Amino acid sequence: MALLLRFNQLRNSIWSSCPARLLMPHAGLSSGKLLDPKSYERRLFSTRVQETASLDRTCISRIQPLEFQQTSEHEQSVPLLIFDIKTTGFFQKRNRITEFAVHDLWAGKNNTFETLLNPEMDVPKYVAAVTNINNDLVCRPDVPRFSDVLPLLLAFVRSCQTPGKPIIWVAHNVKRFDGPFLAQKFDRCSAQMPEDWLFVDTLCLATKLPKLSASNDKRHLHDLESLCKRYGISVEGPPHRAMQEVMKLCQVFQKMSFDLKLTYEGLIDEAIKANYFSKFLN
DNA sequence: TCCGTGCGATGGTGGACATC
DNA sequence: GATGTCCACCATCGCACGGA
Repeated sequence: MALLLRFNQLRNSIWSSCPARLLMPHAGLSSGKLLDPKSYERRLFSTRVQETASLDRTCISRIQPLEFQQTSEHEQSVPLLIFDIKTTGFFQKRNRITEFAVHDLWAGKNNTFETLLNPEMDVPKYVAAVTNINNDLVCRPDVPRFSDVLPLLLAFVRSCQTPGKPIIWVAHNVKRFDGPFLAQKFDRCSAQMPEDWLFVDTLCLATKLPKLSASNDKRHLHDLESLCKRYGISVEGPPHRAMQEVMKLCQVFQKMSFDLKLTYEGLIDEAIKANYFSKFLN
């Protein structure tokens, strides 16, 4: 019996590490190279303000990449897209996305995609109290729906992507919240998430951080606010809005990758493939 | 409000070692 | 060799957490 249990544990261990090995060649990453926080913003981008013809100028993101020149050092790098969504609630099937923000970590401060989204349903008051996104802001005909924005989002991601290399999306609690939500909305638009999209959950990374010796709190505080406190990060702007959370997460992710001595290999090890979220669709 | 996940506490199991 | 004790390891359970 004990032998059987140990076999099961060994098997689970092997399976859990298997995706990493499978993904490494796909990612085209060199193993063992540390993710140096100082190198995140070295890639050179030129950007322009993107005017949207059919969508309201106040809603859709202002900045789209036009063209970029990568330094030779990062010619082989894989884009790291930090993102966050705001929704009308917890339930993927019942609720809708009200705001989407994404920032390319390699690309410096300017390469962002940010938009409010018309959820086509009422925003509950208790959610509006948290997110500061209410019916007046998003339940308007001039605010685009997710299906309207999806082609722009895909174009933005393509512009960040190195041909033949995957995209790594990074978000807090992406495994349980953002990822399944996004998959659900793709499905609703009869679209499929590209298979070369990989997702890294900073909540999972946070659980691997060493505990602070000064902290007497026995609770497992891995929420974004606690991580910001831990690293002394403060970001200006309206609280609990998507882009503000993205900017916080950018800094937290860089600090965490340093603390965890995260390598590309380790990052890919943490990554979830897009088709993982398909189980949430049924 | 949901629900998967991680952690701490607890108890069971088996191996190593000491003693008779 | 038989028995008892200690320790490491593991499974299970319950609770807290995290997202809007």
